Amino acid sequence: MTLKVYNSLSGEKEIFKTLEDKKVKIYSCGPTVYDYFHIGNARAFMVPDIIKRYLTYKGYDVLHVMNFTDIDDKMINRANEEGISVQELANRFITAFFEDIERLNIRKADIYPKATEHIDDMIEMVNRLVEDGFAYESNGDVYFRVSKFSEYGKLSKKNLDDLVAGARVEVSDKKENPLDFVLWKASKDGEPSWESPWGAGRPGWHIECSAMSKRYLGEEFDIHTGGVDLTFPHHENEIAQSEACCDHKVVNYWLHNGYINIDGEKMSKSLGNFFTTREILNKYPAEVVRFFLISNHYRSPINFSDQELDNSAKSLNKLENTVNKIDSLLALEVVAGDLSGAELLSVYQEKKEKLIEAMDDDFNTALAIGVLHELAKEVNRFVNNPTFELTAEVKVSLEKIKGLFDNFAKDVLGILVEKKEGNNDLVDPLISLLLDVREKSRQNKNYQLADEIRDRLDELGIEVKDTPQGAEWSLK
RNA sequence: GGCGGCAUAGCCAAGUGGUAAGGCAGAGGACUGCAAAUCCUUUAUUCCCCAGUUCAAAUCUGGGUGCCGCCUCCA
Repeated sequence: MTLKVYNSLSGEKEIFKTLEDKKVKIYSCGPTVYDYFHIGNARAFMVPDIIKRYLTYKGYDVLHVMNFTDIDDKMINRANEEGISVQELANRFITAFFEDIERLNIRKADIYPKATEHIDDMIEMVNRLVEDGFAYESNGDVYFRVSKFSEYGKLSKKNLDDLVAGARVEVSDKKENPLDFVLWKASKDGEPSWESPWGAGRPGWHIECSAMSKRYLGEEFDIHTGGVDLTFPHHENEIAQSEACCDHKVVNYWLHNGYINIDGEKMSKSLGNFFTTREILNKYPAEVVRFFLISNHYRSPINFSDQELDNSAKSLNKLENTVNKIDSLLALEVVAGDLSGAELLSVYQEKKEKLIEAMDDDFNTALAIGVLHELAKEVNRFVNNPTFELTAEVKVSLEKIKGLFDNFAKDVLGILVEKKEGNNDLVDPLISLLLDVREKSRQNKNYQLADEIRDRLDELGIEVKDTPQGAEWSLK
């Protein structure tokens, strides 16, 4: 059982090998904090979350860094529109960011460095590049000299001639070559700026990730994640800067997630056809949104629509029903009998192996969800059989299967959440009392009262199901 | 124009050489006081088209068609 990951750099699935034994260092491109993030961003945040959760399951120690871009043109423009400082703007949307990812059950990164707090690191890096001839100053700007870095284009599989032929690059008198990109830009009046060897200015976009990943993860680390659109130019430039600086490979595995499309078209802020994650979370339960985001392989594009979300809700609900059923059974006393737990035990073994195999194959969450459904189906078939009885042996097997749901549905995929947390010592006995009364009415064929109890509990958000083992209830 | 990716049932979707997972929707049946939940049967002789390699191809090769993305801020 070996983990394989698709590396954008090689274009192939590779066996995953860490630099340090059982330790993984991950850097992810985070948001520019000038607005609420959209559902496409949510996917980009979900990918490292899944990777971290699974690597943790496999026994790795994970160190995860995600940056906040809190200074760039968009930040400055938006702050001016709102009449607040860039920093106030950043603080507002960093707070919102944490609120939204928490609802999505995305676990926090270990470190969230801000660009504005690492200007010195960036200046130092740019300085080094200038000294080594990889960069040049021009009227207060500093540009990266692309022609000097012979491997430029290795990530996005482009060569310099093709790029020039495309030539939608901004032409500037300040640049030696249209493909050169800015590392440091001289500030205009009224813009936030920092002192540097080249005068007052602010960093270019790409340099922050090179500087901050180096600061927190070192000159070499395992995984770098981001959306496919960052492949070029952002990550290509990042490679150029970082590798020119330290003269060796910096990132071992580049992982890129696919887009979220709207009606088959890319969703983006510039096209205007986007939804903020916040809007969507106000319309759908967060676990449904999460389920939707991981119901395809992370590299495939996914199409966003109400129909897809409804589909996800139903698919997830099916798994929840089975887990609730198992919980109800585990709360009961065992009965004497000779029903063997062996069949369930072999189902447990088989599905566990399939789940690991799925996640080992480049984090195939879509396949893993399919396996969870297979598992649910086997359990349902078994416990709904007329000859079913909860023997001690059966209960032990069910506990193991519950553990599998806990490991994969709850911990690794994060799609099942505890819903009964609000209960206290009073609620359970009270509901049991009501259900006992209802059961007596049913035995007396007083179905009107029985149904009224069920309906009124339903209004309170408590769903009641009658089963051969008695009534079961769960919070909706 | 250059580069990259994708094409699997009504819909979503997994599957990279061994005879098509899973979910949703549909049809029929079982269980139930009624519900809910669940189960069973059924829905792709076939994976965009053509040719080739192979005992064997959805999977590999060549050609074609269609769609998408990147080359510009973007997850």
